[in-house]
Amino acid sequence: MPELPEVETVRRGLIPVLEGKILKAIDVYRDGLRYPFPPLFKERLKGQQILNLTRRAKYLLLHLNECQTLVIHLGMSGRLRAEDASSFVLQKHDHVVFYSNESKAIAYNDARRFGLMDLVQTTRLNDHPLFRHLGVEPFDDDLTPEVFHNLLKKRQNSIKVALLDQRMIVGVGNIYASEALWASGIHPLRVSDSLTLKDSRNLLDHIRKVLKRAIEAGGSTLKDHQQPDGKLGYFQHQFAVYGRDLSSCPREKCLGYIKKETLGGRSTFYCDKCQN
DNA sequence: ATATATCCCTGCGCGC
DNA sequence: TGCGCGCAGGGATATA
Repeated sequence: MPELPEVETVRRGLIPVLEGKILKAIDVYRDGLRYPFPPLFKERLKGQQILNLTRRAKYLLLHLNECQTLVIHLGMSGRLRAEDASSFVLQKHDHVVFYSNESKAIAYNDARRFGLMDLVQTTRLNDHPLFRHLGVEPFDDDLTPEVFHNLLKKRQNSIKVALLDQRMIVGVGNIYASEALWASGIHPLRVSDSLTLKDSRNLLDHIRKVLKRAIEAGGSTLKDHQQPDGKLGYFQHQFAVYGRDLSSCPREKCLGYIKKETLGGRSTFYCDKCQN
């Protein structure tokens, strides 16, 4: 499910439900997800106040008092669902349920269990093995076209694969990589270090635009993504290329059609007429 | 160090 | 209706 826009949508949906609230109880239904939950997971969470919710890359961060941060990743199929505790019903693949002091139940549901949760010292977050190698946030002001260009100059792989590499720029996943490349008119097989400064500026611009539009649409719901209140995302209706192979290229006056190819093990969609 | 392959897991849609 | 196959918003790990 979740690339940056989906995680951001979930974060925003959870703010009114969780910010400032106390975790009154936590139910845990298995030992872990991708990794085991940390020792004394429930005990350490219980009674903690959630000060605020932030996001880093595709990780959702719940900052608690006592300088602890609950790290949540949704993997491919993770969802967070907020309901009134009084009417809450446990569903298949609900692995963890948080109960707030304002009678809300927030269920973490993840069929494939590629997600993860960890509890770490906030000050040591950047040293965490999962965070240590993360690249720059796409909306970071420090990420200028020049900086982006320099990052790309160091890479000999295809630009599509480079965009998915979270060590360079974070948050872009398989959908938005294809979409941003199409919007930029850049072929996914272009070698990263062949992009000019102008290409880099263009691509960065479109990455930001696509991510913004997707956030505004509540993310993309293919199967799993839902906002915490159960609403679906709608950006999938605005896809130019993702999942649209064999249909005609939506670019004005382009007579090409969308192709699908596997790059770095992931499906990639593009128009070879208008992407060069 | 860097590029590809494999694995984790469940569910769904497709062809037969 | 059922079965097997391939594929799915991610990413760590092993292999060359």
